[in-house]
Amino acid sequence: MTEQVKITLPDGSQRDVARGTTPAEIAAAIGPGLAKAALAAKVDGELYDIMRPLEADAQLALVTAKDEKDALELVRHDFAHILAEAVQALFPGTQITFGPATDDGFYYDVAAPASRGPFTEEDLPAIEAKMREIIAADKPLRREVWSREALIERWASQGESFKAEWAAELPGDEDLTVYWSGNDWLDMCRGPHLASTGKLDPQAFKLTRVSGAYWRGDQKNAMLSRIYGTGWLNKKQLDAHLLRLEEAAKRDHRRLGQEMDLFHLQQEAHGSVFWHPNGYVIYRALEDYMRRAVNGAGSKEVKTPQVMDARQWEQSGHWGKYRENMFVIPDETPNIEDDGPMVSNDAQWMALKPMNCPAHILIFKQGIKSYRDLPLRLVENGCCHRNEPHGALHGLMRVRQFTQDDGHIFCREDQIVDEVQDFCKLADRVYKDFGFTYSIKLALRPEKRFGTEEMWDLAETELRDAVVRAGLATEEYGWEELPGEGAFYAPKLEWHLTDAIGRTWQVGTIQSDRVLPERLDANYVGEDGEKHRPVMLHRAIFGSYERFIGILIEHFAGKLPVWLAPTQAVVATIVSDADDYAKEVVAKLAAAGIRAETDLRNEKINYKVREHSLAKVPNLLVVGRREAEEGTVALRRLGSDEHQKVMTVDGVIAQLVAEATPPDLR
RNA sequence: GCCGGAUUAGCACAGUGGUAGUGCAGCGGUUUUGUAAACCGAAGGUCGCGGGUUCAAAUCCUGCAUCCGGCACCA
Repeated sequence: MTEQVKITLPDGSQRDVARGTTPAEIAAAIGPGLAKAALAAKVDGELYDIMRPLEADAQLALVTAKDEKDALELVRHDFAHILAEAVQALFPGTQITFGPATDDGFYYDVAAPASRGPFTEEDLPAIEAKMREIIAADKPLRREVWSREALIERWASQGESFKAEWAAELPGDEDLTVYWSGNDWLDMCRGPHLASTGKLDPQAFKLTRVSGAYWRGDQKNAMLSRIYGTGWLNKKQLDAHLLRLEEAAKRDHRRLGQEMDLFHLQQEAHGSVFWHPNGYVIYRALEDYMRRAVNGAGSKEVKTPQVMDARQWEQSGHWGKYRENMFVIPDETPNIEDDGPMVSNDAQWMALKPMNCPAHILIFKQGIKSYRDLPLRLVENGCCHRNEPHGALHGLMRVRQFTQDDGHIFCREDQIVDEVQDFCKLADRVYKDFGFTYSIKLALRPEKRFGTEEMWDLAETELRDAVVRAGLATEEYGWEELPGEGAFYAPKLEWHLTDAIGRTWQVGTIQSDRVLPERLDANYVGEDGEKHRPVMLHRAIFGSYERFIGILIEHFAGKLPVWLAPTQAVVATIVSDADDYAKEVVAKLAAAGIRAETDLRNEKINYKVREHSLAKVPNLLVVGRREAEEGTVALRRLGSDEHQKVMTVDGVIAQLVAEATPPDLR
């Protein structure tokens, strides 16, 4: 053990310093500016408190606000601690549990004192004020290492039962780190933290909401109060973030769905969509698009029953595994007139389909299938009903009745990789046609699963190989494997779309399933004349029409590409003298296949422009006396910054027809 | 399903124990208008549903339903 340690800085220079020197001291030695700016250190690539002594030779980099990702993480984590301290200061008896940084801020889960009930948003202003007090006091955060026993004892003596439980159950047998912060407030934490609360900008955070959250994320556990905040390095960043939230709210498909008259939802059919004429145009355009795409890929479209006998669901395993999400109906007329039982004791039950797969196997099983019939690719715009937990319902994104662009490929073992690879190519083309970038993830075997380890090894390898061969297992495609996230019967490849404001949505999937063909006894005759079990690939690209349309609305902020826009052009008159001409233009547009309407109302052109702009009509063709005389239109594109352009009717039609052509037909 | 909040005219919202209001839309009229809201007028409501307290309830209490924000679950 030497008393000197060798510290290597990012520029390659080296310094010999006494063991126990802190990164803060080294920063000070380099210069006062750096000393002030340094928030934390990276020691051999690991984030370190700036006050934590260096005990060995190391690569050292000082983290400043310029290292935004690390700096934000530190700041948010500090805000979380201060939040918890503030809550305990204001509401004695509150227990603390866990409080991490998030993508845009932080939260802390606390258990409110039994005497007062859960926290509400009304409590937030007081908590924020207290947090600012703690920040202003500018007290240092100090790291200490405690023995597990001492820490458990401390938590127990303070009545912190959640912390005590957690300290006892943290894996490993090492000592635990704690931090003192604020007004001698202790939390168990891996760190790192800033040197002092004064490093935080008291105007750079805002508490945003309160909600319930289960202790350790488990429904069986206590419900805690989760207090959310957003936290940044400075007020400018915070304001920019709040503005982004407002912009995101303007894209909300529920709001745009109403403004654009696309669909509605109502109490009497909650979780099921009423598609209005405008919205159903989008829906049908997508159906047509998908039919062309999958037919081109060698699939055959089928349609299967909405309701099947419960015995069928028993055999497929859904009755046992999925019944609580299924709508079950008696196969008799329920007695609703008398007080007696609604259904007879020996009632037969049926259920609305929550998935299409069993029905597709039943089609496969009709007649004898030869190895020559494989791969057999069945697709269906399959309308499914799932009785989702009520708290999960959300606009078009989570509904109880939805239509999947579902499909099942029945194939031999040796065909799997080719089929998956072809599917990757198909999905790639579809997502690019809609302007999405995406990432692909492989969800690996979950804890609870059917089948042998060998089967899972095989299934995971097949899917991985197919993506590698399709050239998509790269960083560009966000390739990632997710341990434990697969379905109980199969690993899943998942396609996650990234939308215009950076959010991700899981839509497409392909899964290789050997369980369901077994349960429903599907087989084909092989070259050897023997019966064999086909593998079943479950696959979808949109996922569901409902959710995909929701994503499209938000991605485009309602300004759908012309080929999807419900109304592609409105011909608006300035004076009633142009009415006949407007009708003529619309007739020509309609004849060319454009969804066009007239607006002959007795309103000023300003009014019409505003109204059709808000309705997100992509093309407004303005006609007055001049245009009627000259046989032209003044084309105004959606978005007021683009100037209008006077064009001939034929010119406009040619342009609109080009834009209204679906991307796969261009 | 769990925690919290909400539900008033087609839409957005005000109204906290004493005669239900505003703006926009819709309807009738005037205006013929050149690129994001012309003017005037008359209408429009079992205040989510049920029960209770009160002389009196949109308002207070209570049960239920739906919605919103999260949690858990998920296409």
